[in-house]
Amino acid sequence: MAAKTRQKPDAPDASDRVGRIREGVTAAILEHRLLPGTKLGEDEIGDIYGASRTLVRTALQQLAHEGIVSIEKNRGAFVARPTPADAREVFEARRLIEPGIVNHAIDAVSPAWLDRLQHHLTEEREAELRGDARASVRLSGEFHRLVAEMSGHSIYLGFLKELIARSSLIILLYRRHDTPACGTDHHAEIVAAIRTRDKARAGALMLSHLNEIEAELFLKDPAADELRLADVLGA
Amino acid sequence: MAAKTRQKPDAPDASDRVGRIREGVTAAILEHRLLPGTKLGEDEIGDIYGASRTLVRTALQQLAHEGIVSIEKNRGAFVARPTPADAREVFEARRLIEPGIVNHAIDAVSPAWLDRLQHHLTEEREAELRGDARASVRLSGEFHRLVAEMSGHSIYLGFLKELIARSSLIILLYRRHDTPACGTDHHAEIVAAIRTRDKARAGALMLSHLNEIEAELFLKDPAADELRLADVLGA
DNA sequence: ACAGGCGAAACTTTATACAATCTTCGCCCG
DNA sequence: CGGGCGAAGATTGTATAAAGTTTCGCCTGT
Repeated sequence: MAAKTRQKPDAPDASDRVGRIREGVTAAILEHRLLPGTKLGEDEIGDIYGASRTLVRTALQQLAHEGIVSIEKNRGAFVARPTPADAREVFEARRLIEPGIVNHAIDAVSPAWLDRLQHHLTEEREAELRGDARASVRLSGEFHRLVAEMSGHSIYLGFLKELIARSSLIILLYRRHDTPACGTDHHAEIVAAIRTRDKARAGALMLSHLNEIEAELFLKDPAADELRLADVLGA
Repeated sequence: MAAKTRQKPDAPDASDRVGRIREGVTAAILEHRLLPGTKLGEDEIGDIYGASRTLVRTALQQLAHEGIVSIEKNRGAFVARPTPADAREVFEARRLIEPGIVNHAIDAVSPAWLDRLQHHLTEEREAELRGDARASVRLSGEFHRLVAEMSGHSIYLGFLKELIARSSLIILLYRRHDTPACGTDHHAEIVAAIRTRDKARAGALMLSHLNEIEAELFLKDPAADELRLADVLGA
């Protein structure tokens, strides 16, 4: 397969090799293919993408700014390992921001957007039926990103992309059960509220949705982090 | 003069040359010494800070991610020129986030923090009395950052630092009057509400404060941007 | 005189080479 | 046999050089 795309009129990362690396690593992290704490060597990634260390370094720095990669001086880049305190901050921020985003998304509602949302719900449901937990987690995050895109606010979208990416790591580290099956129905309810332009209901549903996700987590104290590390190494 | 040796609350002066460049350029932009649209040549900045282009480029990329510098491919880095649409987004985000931040700051209130706030109000008042508009704008932004620091939420702090920096550019581009004198009293009132731990009042005051700042702006349509460019070139 | 194109200079972008630092593994000593 | 010291290897941080692109001036042709 020819990996290099010569010219793509509608692709934002047409000749942006840094963007391709960033998106690739981000996707790997969001799909839980790269686990927290994993070393991200510059040569290693450079070989994979056929790029020089300069470009890899740029991409890793951007990811560090987004909070999903942590760079330690003279040690290298690693997939971030959010602490329970980080997790609480992330969900608190989401509880504050996302209801507001839904409100503005409702202002921009259109048949085309409702179609996109409905299509997304279908995808989520299919992944759920397949029992594909990896796709399910990814799609669950994409739903929230979709709502943010719908609002048309680039700042909200940027903030939320960062929060979603960190949430993905948090859920991987701290979820109690392996079944994140509760989310789909919530998403459908939120879409229904968006369709009827019921701002109050949509905001309330988003809030309770986030609360339930956080309630599924077990945010132990930071001192017990090694415990989870052993868990990951065993798997 | 000796602006670079000044110690900043969150500035790691431990041989972090990239951070020094970033903080220096950020300060220059926040103090309105660098105007929107100004070209930020890599050699130029590198000479100023005695650093190689590699480090300058890293700093500029971070600033671009924060939204106060825009990088155009094969053209270079420029001080960002927020559009009126950007301005509306920034203030909308601030109206959503900052009342929430104040609430959490009140949870963390302590005599030491109240001292810091009071000291800041004094500084603001002194700058105002001096008629030092440049310091006044800078201190006005720092007040909001101080509240975010007080909340202890690193995510909120990061978001707000970005929003404040962009607000500084927006105010420079779109303010109607040259007298931003209204802000100080609002800040004092907010501090008073924080002192009495009155969350509802503090949040409401913050909201109306932001509304008044935005009301001072004249957000014309993007087509008239050239007008302002001529303005800048004249000055 | 003016429009259009050619060319050089300056800048950004990318790659590579060098220096500094950390990690690791082996060896020696207690 | 265990622990600490030290050198080799590997990896990151930084600088410099090569390559590609844009821009601006200048020149020529009409």
